[in-house]
Amino acid sequence: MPDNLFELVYRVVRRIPPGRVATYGQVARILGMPRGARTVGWALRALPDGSDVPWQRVVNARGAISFRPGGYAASVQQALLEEEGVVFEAGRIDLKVYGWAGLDPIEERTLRRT
DNA sequence: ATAATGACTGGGG
DNA sequence: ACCCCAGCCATTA
Repeated sequence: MPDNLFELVYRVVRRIPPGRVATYGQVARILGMPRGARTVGWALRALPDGSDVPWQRVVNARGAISFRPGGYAASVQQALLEEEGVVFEAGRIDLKVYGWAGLDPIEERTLRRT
């Protein structure tokens, strides 16, 4: 298990497949921190440019992007997701359709190793 | 050690 | 369904 929280968050986010999205809270729960949604946000914010972590696949519980609406960052995230086939309607993603199912038990075990 | 700051959430109105 | 808000919690100042 990595010693720091950020690396743990990145490991989970790297498993979200293209074209699917997970919520901050969902990632937090997978890590055993049911109230740590905001902390997941902190970890992603700390990512350097050019990282291999698909940060764009993490959105808030309402299926919306959590950057200032209309801002540059928000438009970049939406564009990246749309390139993967994710559809936005009224500024939101239908999590029933694009939501990530999460790690299966086998993958979960792999995650905790190392 | 105290206080402020968010890429957040769930529930009440 | 939408808006508001108290609670949350690692990191910073």
